[in-house]
Amino acid sequence: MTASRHAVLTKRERQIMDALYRLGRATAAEIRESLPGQTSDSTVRTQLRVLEEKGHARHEEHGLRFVYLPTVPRHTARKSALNHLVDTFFDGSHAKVVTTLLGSDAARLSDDDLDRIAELIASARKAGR
Amino acid sequence: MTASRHAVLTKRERQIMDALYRLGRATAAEIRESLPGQTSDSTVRTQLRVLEEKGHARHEEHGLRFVYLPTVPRHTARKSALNHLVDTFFDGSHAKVVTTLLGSDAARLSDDDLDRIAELIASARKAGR
DNA sequence: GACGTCCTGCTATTTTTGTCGCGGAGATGT
DNA sequence: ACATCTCCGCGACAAAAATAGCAGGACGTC
Repeated sequence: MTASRHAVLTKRERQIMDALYRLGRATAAEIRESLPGQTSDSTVRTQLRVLEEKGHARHEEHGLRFVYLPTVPRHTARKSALNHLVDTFFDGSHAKVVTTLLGSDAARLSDDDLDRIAELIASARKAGR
Repeated sequence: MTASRHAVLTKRERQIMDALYRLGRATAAEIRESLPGQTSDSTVRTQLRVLEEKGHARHEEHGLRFVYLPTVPRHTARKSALNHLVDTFFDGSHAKVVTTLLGSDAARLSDDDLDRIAELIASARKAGR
Protein backbone atom coordinates (compact mmCIF):
# COMPACT_ATOMS: atom_id res chain seq x y z
CA MET A 1 0.00 0.00 0.00
CA THR A 2 2.48 2.51 -1.16
CA ALA A 3 0.27 3.95 -3.79
CA SER A 4 -0.86 7.17 -2.19
CA ARG A 5 1.81 9.43 -3.57
CA HIS A 6 0.12 12.15 -5.51
CA ALA A 7 -3.33 11.13 -4.42
CA VAL A 8 -5.92 13.07 -6.33
CA LEU A 9 -8.67 14.42 -4.16
CA THR A 10 -12.30 14.65 -5.07
CA LYS A 11 -14.13 17.94 -5.13
CA ARG A 12 -15.48 17.59 -1.64
CA GLU A 13 -12.29 16.22 -0.25
CA ARG A 14 -10.41 19.15 -1.60
CA GLN A 15 -12.89 21.58 -0.13
CA ILE A 16 -12.49 19.97 3.24
CA MET A 17 -8.74 19.78 3.08
CA ASP A 18 -8.61 23.41 2.10
CA ALA A 19 -10.76 24.27 5.06
CA LEU A 20 -8.51 22.21 7.25
CA TYR A 21 -5.42 23.98 6.04
CA ARG A 22 -7.08 27.33 6.36
CA LEU A 23 -8.19 26.63 9.89
CA GLY A 24 -5.20 24.60 10.93
CA ARG A 25 -7.35 22.29 13.00
CA ALA A 26 -11.07 21.96 13.31
CA THR A 27 -14.00 19.90 14.47
CA ALA A 28 -16.47 18.44 12.04
CA ALA A 29 -18.92 21.17 12.93
CA GLU A 30 -16.43 23.94 12.30
CA ILE A 31 -15.55 22.50 8.96
CA ARG A 32 -19.16 22.24 8.00
CA GLU A 33 -19.66 25.89 8.79
CA SER A 34 -16.76 26.88 6.62
CA LEU A 35 -18.10 24.99 3.64
CA PRO A 36 -20.16 26.77 1.01
CA GLY A 37 -23.83 25.89 0.91
CA GLN A 38 -25.45 23.74 3.56
CA THR A 39 -24.31 20.26 4.32
CA SER A 40 -25.41 17.77 6.89
CA ASP A 41 -23.16 17.09 9.78
CA SER A 42 -23.01 13.41 9.11
CA THR A 43 -21.94 14.04 5.55
CA VAL A 44 -18.96 16.02 6.70
CA ARG A 45 -18.04 13.39 9.22
CA THR A 46 -18.21 10.68 6.63
CA GLN A 47 -15.90 12.63 4.38
CA LEU A 48 -13.54 13.21 7.24
CA ARG A 49 -13.41 9.50 7.89
CA VAL A 50 -12.63 8.86 4.24
CA LEU A 51 -9.93 11.46 4.36
CA GLU A 52 -8.46 9.67 7.34
CA GLU A 53 -8.53 6.33 5.58
CA LYS A 54 -6.75 7.85 2.65
CA GLY A 55 -4.18 9.27 4.98
CA HIS A 56 -4.81 12.93 4.35
CA ALA A 57 -6.17 13.81 7.73
CA ARG A 58 -6.09 12.54 11.26
CA HIS A 59 -7.84 13.44 14.44
CA GLU A 60 -7.06 13.99 18.05
CA GLU A 61 -9.61 13.38 20.74
CA HIS A 62 -9.99 16.48 22.80
CA GLY A 63 -12.32 15.65 25.61
CA LEU A 64 -15.39 14.36 23.92
CA ARG A 65 -14.94 15.59 20.45
CA PHE A 66 -12.64 14.95 17.59
CA VAL A 67 -10.39 17.65 16.33
CA TYR A 68 -9.22 17.00 12.82
CA LEU A 69 -6.00 18.14 11.27
CA PRO A 70 -4.02 17.45 8.12
CA THR A 71 -1.41 14.74 8.27
CA VAL A 72 0.87 16.60 5.96
CA PRO A 73 2.11 19.72 7.74
CA ARG A 74 0.97 22.95 6.28
CA HIS A 75 4.36 24.21 5.21
CA THR A 76 4.97 21.00 3.32
CA ALA A 77 1.59 20.95 1.67
CA ARG A 78 1.82 24.53 0.66
CA LYS A 79 5.18 24.03 -0.86
CA SER A 80 3.90 21.34 -3.17
CA ALA A 81 0.73 23.27 -3.90
CA LEU A 82 2.86 26.22 -4.80
CA ASN A 83 5.09 24.14 -6.99
CA HIS A 84 2.15 22.69 -8.81
CA LEU A 85 0.74 26.12 -9.41
CA VAL A 86 4.06 27.42 -10.60
CA ASP A 87 4.39 24.56 -13.05
CA THR A 88 0.87 24.89 -14.33
CA PHE A 89 0.53 28.62 -14.66
CA PHE A 90 3.97 30.17 -14.51
CA ASP A 91 6.09 27.95 -16.71
CA GLY A 92 7.94 26.74 -13.66
CA SER A 93 9.37 30.17 -12.99
CA HIS A 94 9.34 31.27 -9.39
CA ALA A 95 10.33 34.71 -10.47
CA LYS A 96 7.18 35.11 -12.51
CA VAL A 97 5.09 34.42 -9.47
CA VAL A 98 6.96 36.93 -7.43
CA THR A 99 6.63 39.63 -10.02
CA THR A 100 2.95 38.87 -10.42
CA LEU A 101 2.39 39.16 -6.72
CA LEU A 102 4.40 42.31 -6.37
CA GLY A 103 2.99 43.87 -9.48
CA SER A 104 -0.65 43.08 -9.17
CA ASP A 105 -1.32 44.01 -5.64
CA ALA A 106 1.60 45.72 -4.09
CA ALA A 107 -0.70 47.60 -1.76
CA ARG A 108 -1.11 44.52 0.35
CA LEU A 109 2.53 44.56 1.29
CA SER A 110 3.56 46.53 4.29
CA ASP A 111 6.86 48.36 4.58
CA ASP A 112 8.08 45.65 6.87
CA ASP A 113 7.24 43.05 4.28
CA LEU A 114 9.12 44.96 1.66
CA ASP A 115 12.12 45.25 3.91
CA ARG A 116 12.11 41.55 4.57
CA ILE A 117 11.84 40.74 0.91
CA ALA A 118 14.57 43.16 0.00
CA GLU A 119 16.79 41.45 2.50
CA LEU A 120 16.06 38.05 1.03
CA ILE A 121 16.99 39.32 -2.37
CA ALA A 122 20.24 40.63 -1.04
CA SER A 123 21.14 37.30 0.47
CA ALA A 124 20.05 35.47 -2.64
CA ARG A 125 22.49 37.62 -4.56
CA LYS A 126 25.26 36.78 -2.16
CA ALA A 127 24.50 33.10 -2.34
CA GLY A 128 24.43 33.25 -6.08
CA ARG A 129 28.02 34.34 -6.35
CA MET B 1 -24.96 34.39 -18.57
CA THR B 2 -23.02 31.33 -17.63
CA ALA B 3 -22.50 31.82 -13.94
CA SER B 4 -19.01 30.44 -13.82
CA ARG B 5 -17.85 31.87 -10.58
CA HIS B 6 -16.15 29.22 -8.49
CA ALA B 7 -17.00 26.33 -10.73
CA VAL B 8 -15.81 23.22 -9.00
CA LEU B 9 -14.09 20.83 -11.32
CA THR B 10 -13.91 17.09 -10.93
CA LYS B 11 -10.60 15.32 -10.56
CA ARG B 12 -10.27 14.51 -14.21
CA GLU B 13 -11.50 17.87 -15.33
CA ARG B 14 -8.93 19.55 -13.20
CA GLN B 15 -6.18 17.34 -14.56
CA ILE B 16 -7.17 18.21 -18.05
CA MET B 17 -7.52 21.91 -17.42
CA ASP B 18 -4.12 21.91 -15.78
CA ALA B 19 -2.67 20.23 -18.81
CA LEU B 20 -4.39 22.76 -20.99
CA TYR B 21 -2.97 25.65 -19.04
CA ARG B 22 0.45 24.09 -18.99
CA LEU B 23 0.43 23.47 -22.71
CA GLY B 24 -1.50 26.56 -23.67
CA ARG B 25 -3.32 24.71 -26.39
CA ALA B 26 -3.46 21.05 -27.26
CA THR B 27 -5.19 18.30 -29.16
CA ALA B 28 -6.99 15.49 -27.41
CA ALA B 29 -4.07 13.20 -28.12
CA GLU B 30 -1.53 15.61 -26.66
CA ILE B 31 -3.58 15.99 -23.56
CA ARG B 32 -3.91 12.27 -23.17
CA GLU B 33 -0.18 11.90 -23.34
CA SER B 34 0.33 14.46 -20.65
CA LEU B 35 -2.03 12.69 -18.28
CA PRO B 36 -0.70 10.27 -15.70
CA GLY B 37 -1.53 6.62 -16.26
CA GLN B 38 -3.13 5.36 -19.40
CA THR B 39 -6.44 6.61 -20.63
CA SER B 40 -8.40 5.88 -23.72
CA ASP B 41 -8.56 8.52 -26.35
CA SER B 42 -12.30 8.59 -26.39
CA THR B 43 -12.36 9.16 -22.66
CA VAL B 44 -10.28 12.26 -23.01
CA ARG B 45 -12.43 13.51 -25.81
CA THR B 46 -15.56 12.98 -23.82
CA GLN B 47 -14.10 14.97 -20.97
CA LEU B 48 -13.09 17.71 -23.32
CA ARG B 49 -16.61 17.91 -24.61
CA VAL B 50 -17.94 18.18 -21.08
CA LEU B 51 -15.45 20.87 -20.34
CA GLU B 52 -16.71 22.76 -23.36
CA GLU B 53 -20.31 22.41 -22.26
CA LYS B 54 -19.39 23.75 -18.89
CA GLY B 55 -17.65 26.65 -20.53
CA HIS B 56 -14.15 25.93 -19.33
CA ALA B 57 -12.63 25.09 -22.66
CA ARG B 58 -13.25 25.68 -26.30
CA HIS B 59 -11.74 24.41 -29.48
CA GLU B 60 -10.54 25.69 -32.80
CA GLU B 61 -10.57 23.54 -35.87
CA HIS B 62 -7.14 23.44 -37.35
CA GLY B 63 -7.36 21.55 -40.56
CA LEU B 64 -8.93 18.30 -39.60
CA ARG B 65 -8.32 18.21 -35.95
CA PHE B 66 -9.54 20.09 -32.93
CA VAL B 67 -7.17 22.14 -30.89
CA TYR B 68 -8.47 22.81 -27.44
CA LEU B 69 -7.74 25.77 -25.27
CA PRO B 70 -9.05 27.27 -22.04
CA THR B 71 -11.77 29.88 -22.31
CA VAL B 72 -10.45 31.81 -19.36
CA PRO B 73 -7.13 33.35 -20.31
CA ARG B 74 -4.17 32.01 -18.48
CA HIS B 75 -3.24 35.19 -16.70
CA THR B 76 -6.76 35.48 -15.33
CA ALA B 77 -6.98 31.90 -14.24
CA ARG B 78 -3.63 31.99 -12.60
CA LYS B 79 -4.51 35.07 -10.68
CA SER B 80 -7.48 33.42 -9.07
CA ALA B 81 -5.59 30.19 -8.52
CA LEU B 82 -2.91 32.16 -6.82
CA ASN B 83 -5.40 34.00 -4.66
CA HIS B 84 -7.01 30.78 -3.60
CA LEU B 85 -3.68 29.32 -2.68
CA VAL B 86 -2.69 32.41 -0.78
CA ASP B 87 -5.90 32.30 1.21
CA THR B 88 -5.64 28.63 1.95
CA PHE B 89 -2.01 28.25 2.81
CA PHE B 90 -0.57 31.68 3.45
CA ASP B 91 -3.20 33.39 5.60
CA GLY B 92 -3.97 35.72 2.75
CA SER B 93 -0.55 37.28 2.86
CA HIS B 94 1.11 37.83 -0.46
CA ALA B 95 4.31 38.68 1.31
CA LYS B 96 4.48 35.23 2.85
CA VAL B 97 4.35 33.67 -0.56
CA VAL B 98 7.12 35.87 -1.83
CA THR B 99 9.35 35.12 1.09
CA THR B 100 8.67 31.42 0.74
CA LEU B 101 9.58 31.50 -2.89
CA LEU B 102 12.68 33.55 -2.36
CA GLY B 103 13.73 31.65 0.69
CA SER B 104 13.10 28.10 -0.30
CA ASP B 105 14.61 28.00 -3.69
CA ALA B 106 16.47 31.16 -4.45
CA ALA B 107 18.78 29.29 -6.76
CA ARG B 108 16.10 29.26 -9.38
CA LEU B 109 16.20 33.00 -9.69
CA SER B 110 18.62 34.55 -12.09
CA ASP B 111 20.35 37.85 -11.49
CA ASP B 112 18.03 39.44 -13.97
CA ASP B 113 15.08 38.15 -12.04
CA LEU B 114 16.45 39.55 -8.85
CA ASP B 115 17.01 42.90 -10.48
CA ARG B 116 13.47 42.98 -11.75
CA ILE B 117 12.08 42.08 -8.40
CA ALA B 118 14.21 44.64 -6.62
CA GLU B 119 12.87 47.23 -8.97
CA LEU B 120 9.30 46.23 -8.26
CA ILE B 121 9.95 46.57 -4.60
CA ALA B 122 11.35 50.01 -5.09
CA SER B 123 8.29 51.14 -6.97
CA ALA B 124 6.01 49.53 -4.43
CA ARG B 125 7.73 51.58 -1.79
CA LYS B 126 7.23 54.75 -3.77
CA ALA B 127 3.58 53.96 -4.34
CA GLY B 128 3.12 53.24 -0.67
CA ARG B 129 4.11 56.72 0.38
C1' DG C 1 -13.28 3.19 -55.68
C1' DA C 2 -11.86 0.04 -52.09
C1' DC C 3 -8.96 0.18 -48.05
C1' DG C 4 -6.70 1.85 -43.99
C1' DT C 5 -5.96 5.79 -40.99
C1' DC C 6 -7.24 9.48 -38.13
C1' DC C 7 -10.51 12.03 -36.17
C1' DT C 8 -15.21 13.12 -34.10
C1' DG C 9 -19.79 12.59 -31.61
C1' DC C 10 -22.96 9.64 -29.17
C1' DT C 11 -24.54 6.57 -25.90
C1' DA C 12 -24.40 2.85 -22.67
C1' DT C 13 -22.16 0.89 -18.66
C1' DT C 14 -19.38 0.69 -14.74
C1' DT C 15 -17.20 3.09 -10.71
C1' DT C 16 -16.76 6.42 -7.67
C1' DT C 17 -18.71 10.17 -4.91
C1' DG C 18 -21.78 12.32 -2.15
C1' DT C 19 -25.50 12.34 1.19
C1' DC C 20 -27.85 11.26 4.97
C1' DG C 21 -30.70 8.49 8.43
C1' DC C 22 -30.44 5.71 12.20
C1' DG C 23 -28.52 3.57 16.34
C1' DG C 24 -25.22 3.77 19.96
C1' DA C 25 -22.05 5.58 23.48
C1' DG C 26 -20.91 8.60 26.82
C1' DA C 27 -21.81 12.97 29.42
C1' DT C 28 -25.24 16.09 31.79
C1' DG C 29 -29.07 17.77 34.22
C1' DT C 30 -33.27 16.89 37.22
C1' DA D 1 -32.49 6.42 37.12
C1' DC D 2 -34.41 8.64 33.31
C1' DA D 3 -34.80 11.90 29.78
C1' DT D 4 -31.79 14.47 26.88
C1' DC D 5 -27.90 16.26 24.31
C1' DT D 6 -23.86 15.74 21.63
C1' DC D 7 -21.05 13.51 18.87
C1' DC D 8 -19.47 9.33 16.52
C1' DG D 9 -19.66 5.27 12.95
C1' DC D 10 -21.92 2.46 9.80
C1' DG D 11 -24.61 1.10 5.94
C1' DA D 12 -27.76 2.00 2.17
C1' DC D 13 -29.07 4.80 -1.74
C1' DA D 14 -28.98 8.47 -5.12
C1' DA D 15 -26.28 11.20 -8.04
C1' DA D 16 -22.33 12.32 -10.55
C1' DA D 17 -18.18 11.09 -12.85
C1' DA D 18 -15.24 8.21 -15.57
C1' DT D 19 -14.50 5.02 -19.13
C1' DA D 20 -14.79 2.98 -23.42
C1' DG D 21 -17.22 0.88 -27.56
C1' DC D 22 -19.07 1.92 -31.87
C1' DA D 23 -20.49 4.27 -36.16
C1' DG D 24 -19.55 7.77 -39.42
C1' DG D 25 -16.98 11.34 -42.06
C1' DA D 26 -12.71 13.23 -44.36
C1' DC D 27 -8.23 12.06 -46.36
C1' DG D 28 -4.64 9.80 -48.58
C1' DT D 29 -2.84 5.73 -51.17
C1' DC D 30 -2.67 2.24 -54.50
